Amino acid sequence: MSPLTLFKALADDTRLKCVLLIHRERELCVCELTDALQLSQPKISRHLALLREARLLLDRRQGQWVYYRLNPELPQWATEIIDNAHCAAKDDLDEIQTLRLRQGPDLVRQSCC
Amino acid sequence: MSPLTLFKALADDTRLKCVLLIHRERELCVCELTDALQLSQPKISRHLALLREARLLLDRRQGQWVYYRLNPELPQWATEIIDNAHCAAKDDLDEIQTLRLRQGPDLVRQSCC
DNA sequence: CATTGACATTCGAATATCCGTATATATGAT
DNA sequence: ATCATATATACGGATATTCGAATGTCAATG
Repeated sequence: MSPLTLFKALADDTRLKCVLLIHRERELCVCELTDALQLSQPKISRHLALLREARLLLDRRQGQWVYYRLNPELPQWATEIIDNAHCAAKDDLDEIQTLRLRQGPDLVRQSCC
Repeated sequence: MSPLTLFKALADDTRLKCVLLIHRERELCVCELTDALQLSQPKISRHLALLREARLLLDRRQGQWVYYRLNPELPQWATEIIDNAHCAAKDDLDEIQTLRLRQGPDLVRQSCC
């Protein structure tokens, strides 16, 4: 994982929002992301596949659902870059969350920004 | 300046190296970058124009040379992202610098990583 | 085992990005 | 003025990225 690889992975609106929402909620399945972002399922799925192949996300199947989470083995500099982006995009994420996810406070959301 | 804008600006090998070298040396002109990276002048110039239009870099003409530096008014999260990338890419940058720039230690290079 | 729902993948088209080449501009020196 | 050097831009072509639509896969249920 090089900085260039990370920046390319995050240089798309859909992928960036997926990563930041997953970071905030710790784990989300594909249908939660399609609901939250109001995008088609194949579009979300394609971008998640790209993030998985870049080793930014890990997936876990549970029944019919596939949950995605940040790869906990990311180098520290990568995690910090995601944290920084998360703080900078806080307002956008709050809005998405208020509209579509409707969940309570979360560890990540509390601890930074 | 949004995270997405920053990530798009840094999602290219040439642009990323330009930004990180400029960050490290505080200021570089176009011909120093073409020498250091061994790339054509129009290629470097085009990418620098893009970074300037994204307000990531500022330029300053001195005689026939145009010097580029990081925009000091970048938000803190953006500066921190660049710092993190700089640390992660330290070895690459050292190699470029040893081969082509041959300058002494610099404040930025000393202070982080 | 047929069906349903969640997710993944494929395909072709549209679009965006990147690059080499050629050319334009600006500065300084003669 | 002319020329040389440094830099910027314009133009086309090549390549990469993104997308919608259609289809395939997998797990649960009846």
